[in-house]
Amino acid sequence: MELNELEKIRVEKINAMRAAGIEPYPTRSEVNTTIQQAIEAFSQFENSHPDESLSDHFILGGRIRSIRTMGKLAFAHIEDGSGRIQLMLRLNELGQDNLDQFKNWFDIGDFIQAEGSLTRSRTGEVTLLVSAFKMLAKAISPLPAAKDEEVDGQIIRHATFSDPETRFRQRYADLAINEDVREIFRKRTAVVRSLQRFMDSHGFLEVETPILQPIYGGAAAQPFTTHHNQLKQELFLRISFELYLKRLLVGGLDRVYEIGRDFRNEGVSFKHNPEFTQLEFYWAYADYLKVMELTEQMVSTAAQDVLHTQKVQFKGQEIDLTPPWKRVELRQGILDACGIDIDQHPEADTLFKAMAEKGLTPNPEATRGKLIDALIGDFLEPNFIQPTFLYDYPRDISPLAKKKPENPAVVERFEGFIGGMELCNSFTELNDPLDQEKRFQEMGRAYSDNDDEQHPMDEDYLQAMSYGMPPNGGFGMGIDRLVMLLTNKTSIREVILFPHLREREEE
RNA sequence: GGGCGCGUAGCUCAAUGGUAGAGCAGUGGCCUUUUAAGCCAUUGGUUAAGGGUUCGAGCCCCUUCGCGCUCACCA
Repeated sequence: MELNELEKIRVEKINAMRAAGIEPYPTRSEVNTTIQQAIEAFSQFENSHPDESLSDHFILGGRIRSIRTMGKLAFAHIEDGSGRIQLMLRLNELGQDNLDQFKNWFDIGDFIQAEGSLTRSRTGEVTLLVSAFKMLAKAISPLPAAKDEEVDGQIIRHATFSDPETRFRQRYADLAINEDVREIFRKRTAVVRSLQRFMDSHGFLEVETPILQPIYGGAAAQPFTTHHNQLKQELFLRISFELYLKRLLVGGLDRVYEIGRDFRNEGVSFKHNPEFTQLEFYWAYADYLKVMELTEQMVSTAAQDVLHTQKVQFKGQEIDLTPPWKRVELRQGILDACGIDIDQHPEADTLFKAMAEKGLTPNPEATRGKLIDALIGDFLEPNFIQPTFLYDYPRDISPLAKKKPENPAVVERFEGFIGGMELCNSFTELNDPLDQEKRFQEMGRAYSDNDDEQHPMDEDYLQAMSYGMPPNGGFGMGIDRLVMLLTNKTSIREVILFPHLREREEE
């Protein structure tokens, strides 16, 4: 560990403490109260005993966030997971030696415990008048300087720790300093809990399926590959949960869901991280229309639970999540947005020409479905700010979805968009094993010139379906993007504790 | 992967091609009710790394690394 000058000074303080017989990293602490509990206890006490101090045997612990010393008096704030409280250290209570020790050896960032009586300082702040204190863990690296001022409940930040690279590489420091960052992740957990409660209360069973898979599937994405040494077996990190969850429907678990990590070996962007969290559920005897209704309920309930409102601020716009959400039929939506009627172009080549005439430059190799997908991305997705279901997708980009009875070129599928982002994807699941086999074969042909995106045939999945799979509606949603929406963050890295960053070159 | 931008003290940022600076943090001093504490003094730099042009480079050029934005990719 290379020490800079500030850190060397801290190490000298550690040595001085040990020389004085004080252990800067004691094995045990005597902390018995959280800061929040202490403040609440004092508030109650005050009601019946105005202008008195409360000298219960409170021992508080926390990290020093600020120090203000004067000649014979020092103030500090300590912070634990529950809140922040001011300490007052006076010569009268502590004596010269103890006060000097605090001034000489204690720094911002150190963890300490302190006991004493609770009172109000002259400015009216609840304060622990310290009678004894102890170092719990000396910090060597100084926390980046950040100062918050609270004015009428508004936090004004005077110095900051804001460089995104350093914040993400040293997320621990980011969290330690920036309370609003901690709040993002408290909300993230609250969102997940809300989704779990919602699914549980609708009779869904939360399950866990393999992350290491011999055959990947359920999405069109490049997988990460790995290897089992003893079994000499190539394995893939899952790109979706879909095929395993639907096997469970075959097994008689009618309503299942999983919240977990997917891994996709693709580009990184403000809305893509190589590993991301997904909620998928499969619902026997339902179809995509029922899933739409459940989706509206689920997302608006999450907003209500976490933010206590269904109107959220995102990128300077108010988004109203209250059901029902707008529904746009894919063909009509594209027709309205750019005048191209995809039904007039059953093959890729004429659709390509129609797009070229509109001045677009689509990929000439793209299938019809991929061209339509490009139209969605260009004309529809960015404009779906308010929650919108786009439904009825072309068959060839949806190999696991069921055809519409009245139009076999179209499948019963929808995607949900909010804030100009795709949030979720759902379909009435294909449960015809012979049709499913055909679709796998078609996908194999469509991508045969591109090994990376080839969709492998999953024989065992077909075997499962051959035993009979109930009709069902399936659903997948990016939790990271939902958290972005509910915390008004425009980068996925802000809502992932340890987002993927390139490895730094060591010299 | 392409384009544009950025990288300077622990943090946030300055610095026409001409002695690398400020605020905060730190250190020393004064101060017994402060809270962005204040006042005085002071330490701290391989200017991301490497190379080049130049009498002289943080600044101009090249290469590399990282980050951001954007495009491409992403059922």
